[in-house]
Amino acid sequence: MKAVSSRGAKTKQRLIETASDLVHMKGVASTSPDEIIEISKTGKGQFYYYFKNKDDLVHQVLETHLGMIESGTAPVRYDIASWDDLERWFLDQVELQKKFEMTRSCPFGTIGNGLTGQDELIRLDLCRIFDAVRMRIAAFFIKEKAQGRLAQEADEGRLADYCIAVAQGAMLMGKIKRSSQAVETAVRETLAHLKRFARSERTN
Amino acid sequence: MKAVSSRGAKTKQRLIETASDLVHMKGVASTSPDEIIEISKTGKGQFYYYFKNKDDLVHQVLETHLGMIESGTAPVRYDIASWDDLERWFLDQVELQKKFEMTRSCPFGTIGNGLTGQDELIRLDLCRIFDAVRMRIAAFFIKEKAQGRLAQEADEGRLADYCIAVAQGAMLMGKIKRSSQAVETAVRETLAHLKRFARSERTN
Amino acid sequence: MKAVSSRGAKTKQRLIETASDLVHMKGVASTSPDEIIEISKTGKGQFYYYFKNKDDLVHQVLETHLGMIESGTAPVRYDIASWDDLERWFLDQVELQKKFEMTRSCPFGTIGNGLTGQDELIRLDLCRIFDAVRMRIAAFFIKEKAQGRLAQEADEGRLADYCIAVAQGAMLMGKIKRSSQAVETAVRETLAHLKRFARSERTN
Amino acid sequence: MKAVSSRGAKTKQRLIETASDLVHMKGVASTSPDEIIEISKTGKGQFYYYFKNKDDLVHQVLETHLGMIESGTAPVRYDIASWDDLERWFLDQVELQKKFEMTRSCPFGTIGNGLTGQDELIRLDLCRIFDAVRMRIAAFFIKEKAQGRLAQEADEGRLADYCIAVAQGAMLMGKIKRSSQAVETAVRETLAHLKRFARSERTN
DNA sequence: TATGAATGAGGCTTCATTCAT
DNA sequence: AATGAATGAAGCCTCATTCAT
Repeated sequence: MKAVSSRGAKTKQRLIETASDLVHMKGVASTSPDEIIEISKTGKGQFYYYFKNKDDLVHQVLETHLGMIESGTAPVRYDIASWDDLERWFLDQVELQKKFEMTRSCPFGTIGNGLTGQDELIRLDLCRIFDAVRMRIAAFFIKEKAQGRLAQEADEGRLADYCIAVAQGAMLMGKIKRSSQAVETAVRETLAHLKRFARSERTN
Repeated sequence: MKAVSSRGAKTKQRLIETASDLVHMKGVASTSPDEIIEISKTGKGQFYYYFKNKDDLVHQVLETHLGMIESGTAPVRYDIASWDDLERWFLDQVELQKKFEMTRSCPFGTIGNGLTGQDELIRLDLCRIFDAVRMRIAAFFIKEKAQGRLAQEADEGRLADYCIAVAQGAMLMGKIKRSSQAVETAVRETLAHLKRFARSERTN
Repeated sequence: MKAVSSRGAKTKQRLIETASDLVHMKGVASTSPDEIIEISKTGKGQFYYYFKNKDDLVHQVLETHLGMIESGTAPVRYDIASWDDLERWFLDQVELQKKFEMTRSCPFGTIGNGLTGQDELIRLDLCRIFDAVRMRIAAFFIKEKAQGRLAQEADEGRLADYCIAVAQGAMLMGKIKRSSQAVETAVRETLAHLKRFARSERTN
Repeated sequence: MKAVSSRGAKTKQRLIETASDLVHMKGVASTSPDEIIEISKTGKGQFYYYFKNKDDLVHQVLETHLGMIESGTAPVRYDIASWDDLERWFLDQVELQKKFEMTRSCPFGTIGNGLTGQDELIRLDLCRIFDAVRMRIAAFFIKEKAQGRLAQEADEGRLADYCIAVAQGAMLMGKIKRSSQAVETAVRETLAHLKRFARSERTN
């Protein structure tokens, strides 16, 4: 029984992984169930056995991503406890992009950009993911401020939003230019800006 | 003579405008020639009379955009001569987004995000557009520095890249969240960062 | 299991048979997938489920023909063991033409004539078919010569080529003239020519 | 006035020549007015100014060919006064094929093979052309017989039909095999057959 | 759970033709 | 005699989904 369900789980996982990759590469609209099925070497019926439809698959892909973010198993490390960690969060994303030779942007940004207004549920999935990320970044700033290492006037939530926006924009530009140069530049400027709020530990 | 060419030009313009709008709304992949044809109330054959194929249409849409940027007739004002103009450049984009009730991102970012690697020409069109924008922003910084109103250590090109990345990322997040809040936040932080490089005019 | 595959096989067979007939009637270029689909009363998607594209269909039609030639189930009998059989081979083709009221030529010649240089694979399929036919005719001459019933100076392969050329040309002219007269004439002349090489059986 | 009409005639001639070439290369069905127009660098309207429709164009192409046959300006020489001329008639056709690297068959056979039953007029044009050829060949045999140089039992018309069929079939096979070998073989056999009817001049 | 056959709408493009100038 | 814009049907193919086993 367990064996049976795990065999099934494997098929489903295979579909999700393949879909995740294709969607990252080409966006939702340009990825067809047929292609996912073919590449993952799955029977056609399996797709609609595990997923209500294409949108449901994307939903589950995003759920999986969210799970990975929360469990710390994502390719980008979202646990930010220091300025170095924050820098690493930026750089992990650039690294990932480089691994794909700058042909892809962020999977979430890519999916988000393809939203057409007919896919409210997907949009909400993305919001949840970006909220999770935002929370992790903001939490770091909150902690820093609590410890007097961040200027009082810094708004932790705003700074987190700012970080995410820069990361998304930088990766998008990286894909368009097929170059990591502007990406790294933007990250550097952003870190410089953020560090202005940093205070050397309690000088009071 | 003029009348003849303007009759045709009108049809072509109608196609380009319709396509531009649909592509901005849904991305290239989700926009079909058939839809463009139907909405623009054009005979089917006209599409392929004016455009070699769908990609060529997108190419011509982008050429049109570039022309508008260069002639100053685009909905976003790209002529930046002051810090206020720079702020206005950011805000024009946010305003445009708001006009579409935060359901769209930047048209160029949207097209760029949908790139699949089979559309190198489109990518290059986008590069040209972003270069044009970058040049206009960088030119402002260069001028400021020349007049001693910008810190010597500021790298004008890098700052321009940074501006563009933030604008793109902010608009993308705006579309995903369907809210202009984080967008405006990111813009504010960015302007704050940039202004740190500003110097009060030399008093000699 | 068998049932499953035979259900699919039936659809595919229906498509191939319909296609084979239409292509024989009008040539490849004038036969559209849509027409094949409609006449065979098949769902649109099935065509491309069974065939990669139109060319692949033609390829499979030809494979089917080759199979029928090799298994002796073709409407023309290709097993030639006597002069009567050779005559019958010619006449079978004329008969087939007459059944279609002289509106069609040979299916292979028809497909061959429509070749445009973009369809090398189809051309090779045709070569294989004509080689198979050639071999069967040549084999007869070889056997005859081995038994001393054919002049030593007769070149069996050349004679086979000559037979095929005449058959093709005769059928083509039959279609153009919509008359079997010239066809039969050409066949008669050809047989007369060939029989000049025949020798009464060795009497030792 | 004369100048005007000859300018027009030039355009029409250009269309006919281009069409003739394309149709020879790819058959009627695969040749579109658009392509003819583009290659001949003619305005679209001109096509339907000079020709009622595509079929009419083909008709006029064939008329032109017939004219050339009758005036002796065709690339194949149809004036046959000797056995050598007859051989040359065969070989001219093979030469023409070779000039196209064995990628084309006879233009008339190609058009004839593409007949679909909706083009009776074209078929009749072809019949007239083949009749003209047949007459020229038959006339030679008649003359030979009249001069006692051809066996009395030879049927001149039948032999002409036989020649045409062989030529057509040989060229078709040449195109399919992309080789002139079988073509030349068939021609040789045919000439050998025909010469059997030849008599050394009046020996009685 | 798994397979692959079936469906029909739609996507991109070319075709043959006509029209306005 | 000439141009090029306009039209709509059709051609080839993919899509997302459902069904039967």
